[in-house]
Amino acid sequence: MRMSRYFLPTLKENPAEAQIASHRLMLRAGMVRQGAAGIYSWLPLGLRVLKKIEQIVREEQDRAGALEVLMPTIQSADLWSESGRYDDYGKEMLRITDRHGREMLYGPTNEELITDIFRREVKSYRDLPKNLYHIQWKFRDEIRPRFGVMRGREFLMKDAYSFDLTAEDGVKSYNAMFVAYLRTFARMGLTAIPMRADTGPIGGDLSHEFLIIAETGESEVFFHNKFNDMSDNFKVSGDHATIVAEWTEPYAATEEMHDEDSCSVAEGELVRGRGIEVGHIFFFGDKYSKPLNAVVQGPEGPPSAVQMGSYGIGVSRLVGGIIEASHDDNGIIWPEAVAPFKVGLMNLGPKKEDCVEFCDKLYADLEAAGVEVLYDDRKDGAGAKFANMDLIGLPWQVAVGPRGLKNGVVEVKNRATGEKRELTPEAFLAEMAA
RNA sequence: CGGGGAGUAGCGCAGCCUGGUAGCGCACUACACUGGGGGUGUAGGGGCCGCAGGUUCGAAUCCUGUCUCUCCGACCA
Repeated sequence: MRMSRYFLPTLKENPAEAQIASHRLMLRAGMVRQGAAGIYSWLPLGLRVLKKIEQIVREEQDRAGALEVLMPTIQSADLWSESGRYDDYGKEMLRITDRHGREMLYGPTNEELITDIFRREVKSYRDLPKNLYHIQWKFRDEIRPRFGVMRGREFLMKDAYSFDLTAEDGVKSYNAMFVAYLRTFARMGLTAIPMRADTGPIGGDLSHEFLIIAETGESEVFFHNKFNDMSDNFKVSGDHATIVAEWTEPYAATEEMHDEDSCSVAEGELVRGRGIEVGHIFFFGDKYSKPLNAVVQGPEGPPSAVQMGSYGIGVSRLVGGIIEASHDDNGIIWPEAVAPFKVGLMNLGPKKEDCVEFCDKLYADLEAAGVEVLYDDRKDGAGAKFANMDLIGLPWQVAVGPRGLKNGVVEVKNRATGEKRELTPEAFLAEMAA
């Protein structure tokens, strides 16, 4: 993509309303713009990141055997009355009345709707297990939205729902999702630690939150330093139960769940940090299937309510979360897997014909090799280009100027490490295409 | 929802107390110079001073109401 044709409204100064790094950087890097409190428009650069994260989530859900569906954002209040949550959910739920006076709502979650879909169609244990998910916008009318997309009112969430005949099978489905989550966050270059969690309003008795570690995290967390190692050398093998056991064995707790007295981790091994919740999984048995009468015929005859779990990932929150975990004073540092572009190509001699030609060719070659590249072909000064490129945080920067051109080399910088090397364009191309 | 702060150009802000031609920096446009870390100069464009009402000869400024944004707390993917 040529920057001269792109829509990338970057800001030199910090917008007054943005307090934390990710919010500030997302506004400055031209990723999002606020519409109303906690509601954002996604501009091209931000949308690319959102889509990448969404796709990783999708691939890992598919790999785990979940099936993608798409449920609407607007739901009828009837179902929620049936489950009893229409009154319980309170003011967080955005309620809407249609022209006929029917009560509707903008879905904050989808347990009721998915259970309804399931119960209409599935009557036999032979059709189990099933796990259905979708990636859809949700709305929760937070009392106080803040931190940009990290706690917006409208947010993109992946939510999956598992259906099993027995609690034992239900736990298997839970474990499969647990492992899928580990893989998902690892692919995004995050250290995500599963922590035993309170089940809150969703209910149930088995639940884990996944938190990514970042200095600016919202809640204080305590965990065994083994996790750093497990995350750095991420590998999962064996059956799901074994993996889950492995990842739940070391101590890890959020502020609310942490108890100094019962915490047996040695002082030197306990890490005290801050975390951002990016995923939450629950196994809640028949909490919704019973009131909503989602039953299947069992092998022995009598029908029984299905055993369910639900599994959320905050997709839009992850965009902010990743930035919180990965940035410096100059801007964002994207992990390659979610970077909007892999390479940022800068023409430092935009008025020199040979330099333009050289850059145009390198750009075309990169594109032809399937490398995602953002090409700064504008007539700005070099300083502005460097600063802008650091701000938007593409993993690889390649500067082409008259200086290097004389020797037939380009200067390549790794955004994360700051390491700079001079390479021939051929060598650079080969490295990027690999 | 309780307690603070703020709405003036795309962004960051001054002006308000003490009413009288709406300003500054960045960004934007044109031209020239510059050209490896947000460069320099000259000349420009851009405002229902959040909205409504009131006081006044006259309101960005004073008064009343209202909407919005934001920070701290309780709640949440």
